[in-house]
Amino acid sequence: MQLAAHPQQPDYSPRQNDVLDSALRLLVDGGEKALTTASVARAANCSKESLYKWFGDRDGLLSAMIGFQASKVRTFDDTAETLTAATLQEHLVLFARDLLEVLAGDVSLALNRLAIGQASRDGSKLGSMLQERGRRQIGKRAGALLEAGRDAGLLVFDDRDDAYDTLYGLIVSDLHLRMLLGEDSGRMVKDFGRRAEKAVSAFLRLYGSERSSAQS
Amino acid sequence: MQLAAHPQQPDYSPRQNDVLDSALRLLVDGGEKALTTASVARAANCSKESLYKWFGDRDGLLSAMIGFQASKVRTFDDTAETLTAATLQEHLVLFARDLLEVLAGDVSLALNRLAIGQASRDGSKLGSMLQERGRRQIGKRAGALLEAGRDAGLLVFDDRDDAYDTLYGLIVSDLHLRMLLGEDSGRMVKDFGRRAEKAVSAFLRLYGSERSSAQS
DNA sequence: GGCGAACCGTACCGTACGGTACTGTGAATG
DNA sequence: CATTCACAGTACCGTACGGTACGGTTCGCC
Repeated sequence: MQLAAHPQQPDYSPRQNDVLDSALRLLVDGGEKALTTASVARAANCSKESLYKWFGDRDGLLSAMIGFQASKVRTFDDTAETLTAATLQEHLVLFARDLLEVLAGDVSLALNRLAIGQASRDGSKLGSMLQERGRRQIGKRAGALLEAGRDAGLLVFDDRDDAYDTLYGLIVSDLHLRMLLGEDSGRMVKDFGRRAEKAVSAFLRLYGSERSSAQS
Repeated sequence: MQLAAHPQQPDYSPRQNDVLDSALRLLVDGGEKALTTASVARAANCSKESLYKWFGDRDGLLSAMIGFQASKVRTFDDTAETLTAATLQEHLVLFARDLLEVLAGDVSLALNRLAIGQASRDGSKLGSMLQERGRRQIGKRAGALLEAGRDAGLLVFDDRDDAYDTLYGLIVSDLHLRMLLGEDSGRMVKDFGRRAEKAVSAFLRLYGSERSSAQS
């Protein structure tokens, strides 16, 4: 809550960023239980006292980790050219694959597990942070793409959020949850390409105009 | 894994079921942190020694809680009558609403949070249990419904699991994850009806035969 | 009545963690 | 050289938890 007023990341020093990196690593391959203040201090070669001076307390460290990671994931915008049916589909498939790969990432999974684990006790502060900086950010890219498609007469929808919700569901389904529950994600990564194509194909059948659905 | 050979729940005594009930309650409104052996013993009016005698250790208690809860959710089969386009849609919408309400349930959310929190350390034993007894069980109902729809010439699909995956994604999208992250679920429960109808409508547009899509 | 099994309540133990305080050290500043 | 600052390293404290041991009570059974 002490960082709520900050619109963007609180801009930690390079040293502190190193510490957050170590902490994320620790979290990724040890789970939350392994993320003790002592182990973070040891892994980052800093003192516990410094941790508390920089981040306040353990929860502050967790918040900082989420903010730090979110600041590293840049949502690049790629809607430059004018869209045709083919390029729209191409961009959608690209988006779908990117989305799946982000969700399947080690750090993303670990942070989502962390936030979900804390959701019952801290009033979902971490959860809303993750939601705000994670999905909503990547959703902007999809939203822009969808609206560009509509402006080009290739997509038909009233509510952009509804359309995005459908697209998201078609792409991800319960895959994210299954990975969060521990199902081996390595095995399914190779199918992301096919999965993305099928999802986009279904999405276009639902929201594509007649003009864009002129394919098998 | 020691329960993998057991087709159904290990059949605890009534007393032990009461204890598991208390433990679930405790977990629901306190999160995992509140689920200490001492607090379970206090809430259930039993001794810690009995807990350890009955369930082995804390992890055994957690496994027992999942198995117990799964044994209470009965997946009733409702494919009696012969399907028409209208009744198929009706059954699908019913399934969708049931699914959403199960996922939004207090106990379901708490157990999913618990299993996700443990996924990093215990080799996802709880996660696979939840997956096996939860989604796969409810998936049987949907699978039967889908195949009945195909047999009646109302649905067209090659792979049943693919079709179910699509249906699931259309219904749930990322709603489940958002609820797990702490987003207030009470606010969105009232929209389950509309959400179910829209998802089924989209699903029928994707997988329905010409005969079944003769509606606005 | 005597006996044993099951069990509650509680005290207890070892350990591990969050958080604090203290000492030492190296670098910058004057 | 003296002072100050930032920090590492470590020792320390209080607490809380998982797991165990034990005395006391109830209940069924011979």
